[in-house]
Amino acid sequence: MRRERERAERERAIVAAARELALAEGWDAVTTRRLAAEIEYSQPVLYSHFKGKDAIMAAVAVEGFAELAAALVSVRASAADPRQAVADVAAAYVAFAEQRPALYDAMFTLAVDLPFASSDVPTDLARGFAELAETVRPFAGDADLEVVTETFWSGLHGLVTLMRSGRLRREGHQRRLAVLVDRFSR
Amino acid sequence: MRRERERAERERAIVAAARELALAEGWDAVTTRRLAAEIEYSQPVLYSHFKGKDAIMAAVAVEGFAELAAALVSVRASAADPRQAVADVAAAYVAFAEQRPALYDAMFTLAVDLPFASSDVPTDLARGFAELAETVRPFAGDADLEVVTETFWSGLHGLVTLMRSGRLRREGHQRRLAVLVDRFSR
DNA sequence: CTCCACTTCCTAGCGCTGCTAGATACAGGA
DNA sequence: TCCTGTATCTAGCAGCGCTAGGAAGTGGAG
Repeated sequence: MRRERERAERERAIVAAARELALAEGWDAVTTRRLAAEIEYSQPVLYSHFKGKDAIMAAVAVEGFAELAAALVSVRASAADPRQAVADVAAAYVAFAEQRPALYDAMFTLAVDLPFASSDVPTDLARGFAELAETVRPFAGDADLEVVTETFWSGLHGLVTLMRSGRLRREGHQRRLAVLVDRFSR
Repeated sequence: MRRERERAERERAIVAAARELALAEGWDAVTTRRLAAEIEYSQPVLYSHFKGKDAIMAAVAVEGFAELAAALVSVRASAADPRQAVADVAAAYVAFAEQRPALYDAMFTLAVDLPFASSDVPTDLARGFAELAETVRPFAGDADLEVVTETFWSGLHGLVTLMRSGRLRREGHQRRLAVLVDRFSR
C-alpha cells in the first residue's frame, strides 16, 4: 500500500532529522517545532508517529545501539590477542561516545523510556553488551561474566561522561583508559 | 550592616529551598516560580542573587561536595585495613549518590558551570577527591596516583549513573561494586 | 458523475518554562 | 518634610511540549 510506504518514509525522515539536529547542535536544539519544519510538516504530525519527544529520542538511540555493536564487533575481530582486544574495544567504545556525543547521550544518559534491564532489551544493545562480555571473558576468572562485564562497562561509561561534562581533564584520558584496561585484562 | 545580613540570609534560603525541592521532587520540579514562592519573594529577586537557575544548582552542588567529602573522610578513618578502606569508601560513595540522587546529579551529571578540572576547583570537591586518592594509594603501584584515582572514581560514577537511569538492574549492584573494589585493591 | 464518509493534516491555543524591562514602593539622609 | 537611590514587584517576552477542533483531501457507493 502506497500510504503505508509514505508513512514509513516520513517516520524515517523524522528520526533522521532528529539525529542530525542533535549531532550538530545537541538535544536542546531539537524541538518539535524545528523537527516539524525540517520534515516540512506541521507539529502534530510528529505525534501521529511517536508518543512524544522522548519516543523520538528513543528511536534515535536504537539506531545508535546498532552502530555501537557493529563497531565493537569489528574491532574485536581484528585484535591480535585477548589483552589487545580489551584495549581496542575500550578505545572503540570511547571513540564512539566522543564522536557522537548526542547519540551517546540518548543511548545511555538521558531519560528515554526504553526497556533496558528487562527481558526484552533492544536486540542491538544486547549484541553490544555480548561483545563486551566476550572481550573480557578471558580475564573474568571464576567471577560471574555478566557482573564483570557490567562493571567494565560502567568504568567506560564513567570515563566518558565525567570527561564530557568537564569533570575530568581531557589530557589524562589515554592514561585513565590504560588503567581501566589494565585492571580488567589480567 | 543589617541589610547585607538579611541579604545573605535570603540567599541561603534560596539555596536551601532549591535543595529541598530537588531532593523531594527532582530538579525538573525546581522552577524559578516555585522557588520564588517558597522564599516568599517575587521571581526577579532570584536573579539579584544568582545569574540564573544554573548558578542556583551550582550553589546546591557545592554544598554537596562538602557532605560527600565529610562522608568519605569519616568512613576511611574507621576502616580496619587498606583493602577494607577501599570497599568502605566505595560503598559510602554509592550510598551518598543513592540517598541524594538530585544532589548527586547537580554535582556530577547536570551541566552546571563550575570550574571542575581547572586550577580553582571547589575546595570541598578537591577534599573528596583527595580522600579517594588516599584510599587507593596503597594499591596504585608505580602508576600515577591521580590517574588511578580518576579511573576508580569513573568506575563508581558509571555504576551509579547506569543503575539510576535504569540501564543496570539494581539486583546485581553489590556484586558489581565488589568487582570494582577488587580490581582496585590488589 | 455525485455524494458521502473517512482519513489526514493544519491552525490555533493551553499551560508551562527561564528570564527581564519598566513601574512602584520604600528606605535613609539633608 | 522632602528628595534620592535602592529594593522589589507586576507584567510580559519568546520559547517549550503537547492537543483540541476544524478544514482539506481521498476513495468507495449509488
